[in-house]
Amino acid sequence: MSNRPTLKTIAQIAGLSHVAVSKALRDAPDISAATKERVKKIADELGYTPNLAARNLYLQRTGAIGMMVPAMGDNTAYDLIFNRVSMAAAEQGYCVMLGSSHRSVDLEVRHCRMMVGNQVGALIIAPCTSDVSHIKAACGPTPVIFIGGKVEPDEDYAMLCDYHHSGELAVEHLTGLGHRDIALLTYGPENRTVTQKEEGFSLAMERRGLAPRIVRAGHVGDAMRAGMDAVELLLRGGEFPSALWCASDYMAIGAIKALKAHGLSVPGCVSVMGHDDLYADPWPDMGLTTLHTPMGEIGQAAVELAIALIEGRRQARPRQVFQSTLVVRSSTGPARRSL
Amino acid sequence: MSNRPTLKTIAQIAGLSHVAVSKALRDAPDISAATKERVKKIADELGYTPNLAARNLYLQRTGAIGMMVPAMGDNTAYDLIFNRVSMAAAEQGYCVMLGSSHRSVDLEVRHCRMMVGNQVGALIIAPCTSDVSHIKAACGPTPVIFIGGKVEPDEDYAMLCDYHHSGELAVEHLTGLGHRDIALLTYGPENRTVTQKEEGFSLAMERRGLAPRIVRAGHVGDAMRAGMDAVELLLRGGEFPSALWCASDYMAIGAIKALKAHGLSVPGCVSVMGHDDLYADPWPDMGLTTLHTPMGEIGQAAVELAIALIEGRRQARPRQVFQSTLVVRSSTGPARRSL
DNA sequence: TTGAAAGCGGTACCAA
DNA sequence: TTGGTACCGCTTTCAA
Repeated sequence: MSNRPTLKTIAQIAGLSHVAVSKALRDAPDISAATKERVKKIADELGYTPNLAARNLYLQRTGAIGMMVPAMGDNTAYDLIFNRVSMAAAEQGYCVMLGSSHRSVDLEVRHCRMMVGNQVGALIIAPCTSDVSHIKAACGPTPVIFIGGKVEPDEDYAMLCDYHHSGELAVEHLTGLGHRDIALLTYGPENRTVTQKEEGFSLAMERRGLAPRIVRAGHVGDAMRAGMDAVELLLRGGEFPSALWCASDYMAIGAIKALKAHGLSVPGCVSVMGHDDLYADPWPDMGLTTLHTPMGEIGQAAVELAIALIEGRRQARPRQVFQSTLVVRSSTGPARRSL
Repeated sequence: MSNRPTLKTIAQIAGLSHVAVSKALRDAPDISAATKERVKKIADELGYTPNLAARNLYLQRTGAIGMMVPAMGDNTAYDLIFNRVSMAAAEQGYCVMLGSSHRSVDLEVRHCRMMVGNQVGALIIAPCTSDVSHIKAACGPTPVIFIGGKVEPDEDYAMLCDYHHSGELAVEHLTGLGHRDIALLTYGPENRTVTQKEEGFSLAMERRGLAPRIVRAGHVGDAMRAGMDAVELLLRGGEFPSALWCASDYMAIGAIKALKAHGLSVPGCVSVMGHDDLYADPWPDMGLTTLHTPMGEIGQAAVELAIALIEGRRQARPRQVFQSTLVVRSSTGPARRSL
């Protein structure tokens, strides 16, 4: 914040008022071409950049959108969402203030306050808890667009995934391969992503006259171990399903690992599906059949809503639900007649 | 940016001037305790938050640091760096404006301009090219702290890694296991991360009276394929080394994949090391011995320098070099007498 | 103890 | 075609 040139600096050099300079730089119709050129030349030489904070203060506008996530990377998809958010915001001339809450409610509140104080016009938040009252309290009138798996569908503004539909897709794919004994593997704690998957799965199975099996094991914080534990539970419990659908890719990796440790090949003996499609990139050989969640679209839609709210356009859709799509790779295959 | 309460709003309700309210809220010594309490109560009820943009405008300060990366996630470590940047900045009351340049010079410039216009006090940038003149031009007097592998070590402000040292560590570890025929696998394009690794490796080998072998194949953009290609090249070229050090973990994964495809076990037949330590988390089973790069420390140091520059403390270290540390897992083992 | 005035860097409105 | 004045929300200085 050093001695950056301002309108006044230019005005002194040009022998004009700062008002005339402001107009000249913005090509106002009531300034002579000669003056404009002279002013612009001086501005260029000085490397003048307008102070957007001052401009926005007067115009009662903002040039920034806030975003908060529990963490970047770390087996989340927020990095993918952010990339698109940054792109979409930049296209419309908005900066993005990003904060990582480190899964702490306290930090979440502090970041909200800071961003709101710094005049972000809207906040895109993936909360770290289902209870978001502290966020709303901290943000006051600044609109909050919720994203992520912990969000309840009755928020004013939210971009969500339809995990019921995921259940239908998973069952459709696996039964299409001839599987009839299919288990869904999930973990705690209970939240919308888990219960919707369970409900969607159960419904899809029952619609086909099949008995849904659901195994809940472990914790989302160590989804890979949860996958391993779930397989162990199934192995102890009688007949093993011919196909597994796991609540996340990371859990599916754990499940595959446990299966292989027991000499069960994938997909030869057991087919395995995941959810999210986060691991194709870092580990292309995994060949995990999964349900791709459209992270980019979610980010794009969130930004569009944010800017619509900021600029007062009311036709924006305040809530949108996104559906996953099937990505068939090599971890699922035809069901054998018998195991 | 709607009808948020301001000092004036409170002043009207309290029947005071906005100046008195300002003072009361900041616990100025010249306001009576009774008035302070009354004012604070009203502010609380209204959910008043100070407009930091206005405050900073007057105080000629800033509350934001900028950061720009080529992309979040996508096999980079910028997500890890960002998490620490966010934490360290928040601790000191600063927000972080983050932009993803999508590896485009044009977007890089646009983001710089936007952030500078929005009054970030300093920028932490991982540039997408070695030539950073466009960045400096766009940022003007705003200080830029460079991070990442493309940065030349003569920048005013930079947080870098010492890849020479990485070479020494890799050779030390592998020769300690009895390996004498060691190859370094790298890729294009040439930049500091690659050449320093090559130099450090060569020097460390020669110091031990060993002949360094370096294979360059493929491109950093598909490091996994580069690793596979490099192994193929080596297989065609006579005696296979007993150990490989790869320029990145991702390349090491490719190398291991190719080795296994040829029936060469790791570390039984060939030991393999990587660099960066990015994949322990998403894929713990990989068991890759690697060199851990202290991403968190880099982020922390960058923020500390940024804030020191913003607040005018000059004792901050403008350039720091960080060293990787060895992480032994299961992809390296004792050299056999003969292959 | 309180408040009026000035200023941060911009823009809008109106008079010259 | 210009420039003066007022204002955005806040803080500092100084006078009442």
